[in-house]
Amino acid sequence: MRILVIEDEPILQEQLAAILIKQGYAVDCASDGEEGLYQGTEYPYDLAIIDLGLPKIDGIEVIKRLRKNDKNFPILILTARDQWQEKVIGLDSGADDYLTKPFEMDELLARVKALLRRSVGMASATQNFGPLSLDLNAQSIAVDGTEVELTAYEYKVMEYLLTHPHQVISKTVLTEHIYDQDYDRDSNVIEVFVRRLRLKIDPENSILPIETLRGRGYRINPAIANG
Amino acid sequence: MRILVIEDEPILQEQLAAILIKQGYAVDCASDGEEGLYQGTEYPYDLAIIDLGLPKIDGIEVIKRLRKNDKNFPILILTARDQWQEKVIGLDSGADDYLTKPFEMDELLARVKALLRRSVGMASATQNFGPLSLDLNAQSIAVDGTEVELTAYEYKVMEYLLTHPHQVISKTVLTEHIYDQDYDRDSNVIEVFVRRLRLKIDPENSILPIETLRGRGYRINPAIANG
DNA sequence: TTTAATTATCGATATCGCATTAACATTTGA
DNA sequence: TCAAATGTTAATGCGATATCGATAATTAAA
Repeated sequence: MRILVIEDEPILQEQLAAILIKQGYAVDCASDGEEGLYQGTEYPYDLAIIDLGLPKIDGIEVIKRLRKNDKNFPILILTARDQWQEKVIGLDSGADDYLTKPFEMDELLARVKALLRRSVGMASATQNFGPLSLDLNAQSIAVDGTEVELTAYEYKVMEYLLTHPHQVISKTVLTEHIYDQDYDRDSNVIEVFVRRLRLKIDPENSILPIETLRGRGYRINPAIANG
Repeated sequence: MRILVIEDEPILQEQLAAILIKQGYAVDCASDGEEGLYQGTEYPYDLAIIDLGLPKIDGIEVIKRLRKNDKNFPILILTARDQWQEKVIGLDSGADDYLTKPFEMDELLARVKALLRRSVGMASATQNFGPLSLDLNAQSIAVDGTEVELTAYEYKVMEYLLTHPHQVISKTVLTEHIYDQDYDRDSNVIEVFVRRLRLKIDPENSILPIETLRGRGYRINPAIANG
């Protein structure tokens, strides 16, 4: 984790850097808004700590410009105790949290941890299987980056297969996981869905995403199951 | 967006609820830790405001147990002025921000907005989605720079969809985040709002901002979801 | 090779979910 | 207090799609 500290008071800057490095973070420092903005734009940070009272370019302005440049890492701002409007302006400008000076270093660390934890938790999870990709949030499957339009049940079948690669899934198991209660056996619904999936995902029969293991069930083609 | 307020002082609870509802949030209230923990575990909130001094189960404990149950919504804690250690303990326990009583309601709202904005991964209060733009502060949606006049609930629906792009949102989930707990389900309100949104936002059917995924829910058109 | 079992395929149909509309109820603001 | 705006309910129709039944193709076993 790499953190940018923009703070003009040398002593505080030093303290911040020391305590963050001690915690295991990589830390870069800037002493004015101009320098900070440059570094923040140029390097990939996971978080920035920005004092609002800065020479050359004001902290608020630094935040605005960073956000305008699509820098989306969390920003923690430091403000003087007496001006609480600044905090609100800061938060509205794109900061994520603030601390009022003077503050305890313990508190700073707690805030930093909370912000990092939250930003990590936001990652979108798509898994790749050769030319296929599965996005559990979007509930979508794409082939070579293009989404395939699947119906609800088609998607359910494919999702279950893809989330259990390297496994042979019997039609019974598939049925049990796709329907709520006991569903009429003696039906060929699964075969029908598998067929439609094959047609939609791989009309040219070039990928062969779903293998049939006669008498045992279906499984994702091992050739693509590892990503 | 649905907010849980856990506050034992009736007057303050009332004030909080009133101001939040006026802002357009769906609000549930609890008057002690036990009740709050139950509700927080049972219903899908987007944020919780928790007073640390609570009967039955202490606020800190409520936070810890919510987090242990994988409840990841942001938590704003309220503490008495004199005990600032509590804030640090609270933040370490999984809270995301704090306010010291007494506080300005303006400041509370600013914090709530910032936390919600951050929790949905928005760096600033405004964001573009193709020709659409969402402004969380103004609570407005514009098409090609021109604001669309939406009613409160129409906006709520659209806001929730836009703040969760790349995700399929079922009608159940949508309902749960737009209404508080005493709302009669089993209705077609969502369909009606979606229809009105489509008419207002895209009368020419040229943008198709809201996709229907039959049997699954609605989703922002992936073509505009990335800005 | 023959046979039995399993799966693939395809078309038909019934069902379900959603869109749509308008009427009705409620809230809001003048 | 009334009118207008907004939220909610109910009814209808349509289209997508889940399901079924029948038959063809494939595979494994005898």
